[in-house]
Amino acid sequence: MNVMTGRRRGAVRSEAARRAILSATARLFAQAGYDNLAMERIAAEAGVGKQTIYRWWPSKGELVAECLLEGMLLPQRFALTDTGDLRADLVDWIQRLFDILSEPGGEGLLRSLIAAATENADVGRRLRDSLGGTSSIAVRLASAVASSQLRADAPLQEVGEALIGAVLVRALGRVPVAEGDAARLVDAVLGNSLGGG
Amino acid sequence: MNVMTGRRRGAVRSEAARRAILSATARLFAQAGYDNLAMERIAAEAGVGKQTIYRWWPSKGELVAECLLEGMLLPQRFALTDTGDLRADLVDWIQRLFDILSEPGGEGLLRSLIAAATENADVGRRLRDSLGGTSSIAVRLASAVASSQLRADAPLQEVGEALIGAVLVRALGRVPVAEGDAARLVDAVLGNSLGGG
Amino acid sequence: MNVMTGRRRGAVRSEAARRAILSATARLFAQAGYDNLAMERIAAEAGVGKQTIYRWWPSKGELVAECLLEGMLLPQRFALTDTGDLRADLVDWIQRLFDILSEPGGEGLLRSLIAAATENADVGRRLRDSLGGTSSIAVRLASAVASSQLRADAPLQEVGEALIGAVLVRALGRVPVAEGDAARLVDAVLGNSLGGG
Amino acid sequence: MNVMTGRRRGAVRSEAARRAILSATARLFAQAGYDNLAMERIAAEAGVGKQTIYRWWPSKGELVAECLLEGMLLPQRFALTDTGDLRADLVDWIQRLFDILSEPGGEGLLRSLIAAATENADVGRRLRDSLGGTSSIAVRLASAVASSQLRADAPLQEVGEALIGAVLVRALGRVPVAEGDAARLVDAVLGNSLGGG
DNA sequence: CCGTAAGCGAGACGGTACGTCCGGTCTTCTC
DNA sequence: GAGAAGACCGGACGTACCGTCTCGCTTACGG
Repeated sequence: MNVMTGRRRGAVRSEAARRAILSATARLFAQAGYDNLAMERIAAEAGVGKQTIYRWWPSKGELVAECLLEGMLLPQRFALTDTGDLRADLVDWIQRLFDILSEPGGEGLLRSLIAAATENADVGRRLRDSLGGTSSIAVRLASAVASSQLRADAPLQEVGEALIGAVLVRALGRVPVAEGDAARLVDAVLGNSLGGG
Repeated sequence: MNVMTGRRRGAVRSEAARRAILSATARLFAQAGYDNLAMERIAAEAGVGKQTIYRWWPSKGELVAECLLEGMLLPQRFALTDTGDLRADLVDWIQRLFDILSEPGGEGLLRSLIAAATENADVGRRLRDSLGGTSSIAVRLASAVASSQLRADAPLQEVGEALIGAVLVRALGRVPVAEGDAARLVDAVLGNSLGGG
Repeated sequence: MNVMTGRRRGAVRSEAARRAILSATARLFAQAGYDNLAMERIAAEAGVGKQTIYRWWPSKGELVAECLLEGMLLPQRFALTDTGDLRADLVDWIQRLFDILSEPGGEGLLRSLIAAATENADVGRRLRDSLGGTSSIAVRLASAVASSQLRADAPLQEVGEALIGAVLVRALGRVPVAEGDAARLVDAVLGNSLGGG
Repeated sequence: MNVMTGRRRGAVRSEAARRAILSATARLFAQAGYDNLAMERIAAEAGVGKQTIYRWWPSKGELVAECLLEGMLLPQRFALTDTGDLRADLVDWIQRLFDILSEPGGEGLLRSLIAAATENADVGRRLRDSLGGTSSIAVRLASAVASSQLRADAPLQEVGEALIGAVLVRALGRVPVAEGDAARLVDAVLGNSLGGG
């Protein structure tokens, strides 16, 4: 019956161009970082007219955001596992983030993402979600509540933000990561820090 | 006898120019943000030759770092007080940071500082120190340890990083701040989150 | 029986589209001049796909040439009359050309036509013919020969070219037209300039 | 005493850059013609930043005008000689112009100059003056008046414009030049065309 | 108190990238 | 198969800044 067709005319968006642009963006982002990423170079690298980029993405930020969403900028190893032991799972996850900081170029990668996030709200949100899998961390903490490893009224969102935030602060402050830092951070936040008083 | 003088010759650095440059930088930073801050505009605004800037600061980052250090970019209200009640002091401090996010333009200000930090290590370190009063937080936590509000082996650095980091994550993710968030965050990090088991 | 039909198949060329394109071209030409005339704008203004233009005209020049031929660019008042008095007829004709130069926008119009002529041979030829009514001037001069106002061996073509050329030079040189210039030009070319010796 | 110094500050204009730009312009103009002359290519060819061009010339037209003035676009062989025989001198001069039309690429050269003239008033005036040496033709005609080869009240300006104009019309109309055309044109304009009537 | 070495304002310079406009071609769908 | 729509690659536009380099001062030692 084709009700509500909304009929469009003219050629349809080229998927080939879209993929070429995104992968050129990812490639150049990894090489040069967000601030040195030039639209002109992306277009050249992708074999595409600049207009084809501007037609679909309003800014560099949006372009990077989409790359991030497609998992082209970060290794896909940040999912939180659920072994039943909350502390171990969190330490493992934070450790993987710290590992990136220690890799050559990894610190720059993370800082570049932060730079992108300052310009683009989507990247900002996605940085929060994508590193922790948004869901991923929320789900894991909820599961911990269920198994009463966490109190029912524990501020799940704040715990997640504090953990990720600590990683960002490390990246921005160029603080080298030492053995055991991940564990110390998780302990700090999960909080057996209070004394007996 | 002035041995070892090695005296320079020629005119001495102009303090007037230095102050004009820094205040032009601060003014334009507040107006336009870090990314839209142009050396050329700073020079024009300050009534100064570009060379005079480059003679004393190697880059935009250093210039902003010095502004930050001189307290020209952020309101100077981040010192941690010590009322004897650690939790109250921390909540008060975090609340003041959150207040900035809520002010009009305040979120942009903080994001601009983060952007500067991604480019310049000094800004990165100073952001960490300046928000937390550098030592300020470490001193306060140490005092808490002394009064045994905190365990002796509490990971002081990690607690500080987590708190500041959470604020940054909020700024990047454009998360609006709600009543009670500061308290929830502090509780999360000070960590009475663990359940009874 | 329609022998020799050779009938094409499919839709026939749309006369509506053709007219819309030509009149959009004429309208935009008058507004913006030849150099600022954009195929894309013509198509939009005419409510026509770009391909429809390119299917029938190989270039902007041809398009303008056809407009010129259809009399859509210039007022149709350049025919040479034949009152029996050659000098009077020529002065009248040149005066009408000079009048265009004096009208607001008229100088730009003529210069735009010249610009088109530099790019497109058809326009060049047509400009020569259209201003001089092609044949119009040749016919008039021939008539003058017949009535022995002109010698039999007078170089008719050269006289025509010199008259039209003088108008073009005026347009290109932005020389304001003064009272009596038309007469002086005709006299110069018809040539009672030689002295007594 | 140095009255009226008018003190300028900052580095002085680079003569090297100026010459590089002009000669690149002339080179590319000859190769590609006015319409295909790209500021970007001029800058590249001259080894100069685009801004350095735009700083001193507001448009392509002005740039070409200055080249023309410096004699970099046209062979410098258009001066009118004065052998005492006006007709012979004019025929010789027109013939040299026609020769350009006959050379390979010469027609394009002249048409390119006309195209430049439609965009830029200076070029227009200079085309009128430079081909005839403005002065050059006026001087020659005045000299003819003195030797009473021309009447005292002969319309000198109109004669000059008609001659040059005829050349332009030939260029625009792509009319091939034939033997004897120059003489015929000069005769037409000097005008022993009037019959006995 | 003169010479020389800086500092300073101004601003020209070679470059890179920006975001826009348009050229001419190709693709999709409708009439 | 013509036509409206519009995406595509590419090239040029004119502008904004970058960081470096003269200029013609002015300032402040040091011989």
